[in-house]
Amino acid sequence: MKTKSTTELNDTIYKVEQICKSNKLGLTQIRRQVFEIIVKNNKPVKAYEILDEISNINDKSSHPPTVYRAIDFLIENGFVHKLNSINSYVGCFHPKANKECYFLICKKCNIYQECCDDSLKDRISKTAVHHNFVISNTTLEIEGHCLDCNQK
Amino acid sequence: MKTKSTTELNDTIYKVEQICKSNKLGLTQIRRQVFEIIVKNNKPVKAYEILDEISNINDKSSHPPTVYRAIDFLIENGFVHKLNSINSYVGCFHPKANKECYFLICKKCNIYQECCDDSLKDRISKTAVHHNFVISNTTLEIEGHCLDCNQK
DNA sequence: ATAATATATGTTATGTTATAACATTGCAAC
DNA sequence: GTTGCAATGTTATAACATAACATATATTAT
Ligand SMILES: [Zn+2]
Ligand SMILES: [Zn+2]
Ligand SMILES: [Zn+2]
Ligand SMILES: [Zn+2]
Repeated sequence: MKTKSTTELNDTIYKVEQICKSNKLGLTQIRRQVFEIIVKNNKPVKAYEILDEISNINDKSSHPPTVYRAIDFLIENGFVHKLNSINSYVGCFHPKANKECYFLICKKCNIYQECCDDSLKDRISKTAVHHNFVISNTTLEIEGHCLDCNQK
Repeated sequence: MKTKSTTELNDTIYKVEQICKSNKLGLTQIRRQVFEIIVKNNKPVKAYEILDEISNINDKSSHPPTVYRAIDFLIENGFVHKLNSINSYVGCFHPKANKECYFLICKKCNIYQECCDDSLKDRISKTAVHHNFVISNTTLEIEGHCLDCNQK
């Protein structure tokens, strides 16, 4: 799993800014700060880690609701995902691409990757249909070891 | 999604007893109690709900570690699964069948169902291989509405 | 049987993750 | 300028989970 370049990270932030502008979504200072922290970390980040970073940046201690509200906004708009298996948050690298996002998470180096194959989505859809089930959201988190970590 | 019959629930408990016997796994009183609570609820159960029930059954208040240890034992041996998306625990209805278990969870009636299609497993494997990723465990939790709830 | 060992449980305290509830601020519309 | 609304600040607490150490119970070796 290759880690993302600074350019890719900045592009993602830029893309989200544009989406917010054209959709009149209030990307306020805190929301933007939280998003940048998540994206630039480039690994799954914990809410209280974000809280610490926010407190540092703004040179005064913030409180949990501040961070969780920003996260909620970012998730609602598809800019950030929560990884339920590790209670952490990651940036989406194709926001508004209208995909469900699935994840590979390396337990060793903590790098993650979105893996939103259509074939996977289709297979999940078929399973749901087969069970007469209407999907509202899907959590697919594949934990294991990436190539690099597996070779060591 | 049909809810399971008493017979099915009892069969599951019996099966686990047999597995424990033949594998010399200590299905102690508390572990058995916790397993029965999870299975007989027949819905995703929260750790602190289990704690309450255990306290009632044994007529004295128990503590979180008691329940979490029992849950750990049951998960390690494949008798119980954790649903990460809702911090809840469910019984496995094909213990030791050597499958990864995937789940459909109805947000309305809270019924769940295992849906461990091989085709789904294959599709996930292929995705992992494609990314040079070695899977250690997979979380697949599909939330939405079951047939009954969708028709209402 | 007794001691040594390992396994399981009890108990207290605390760590981690997340939300409720209500007050305050900033800004736009009327 | 006051009404309305969205966002943030603040305090407190709820919900979920584990660390650390003491005690009890079961196995096993002598
Ligand atoms: Zn995404
Ligand atoms: Zn790795
Ligand atoms: Zn199962
Ligand atoms: Zn339902």
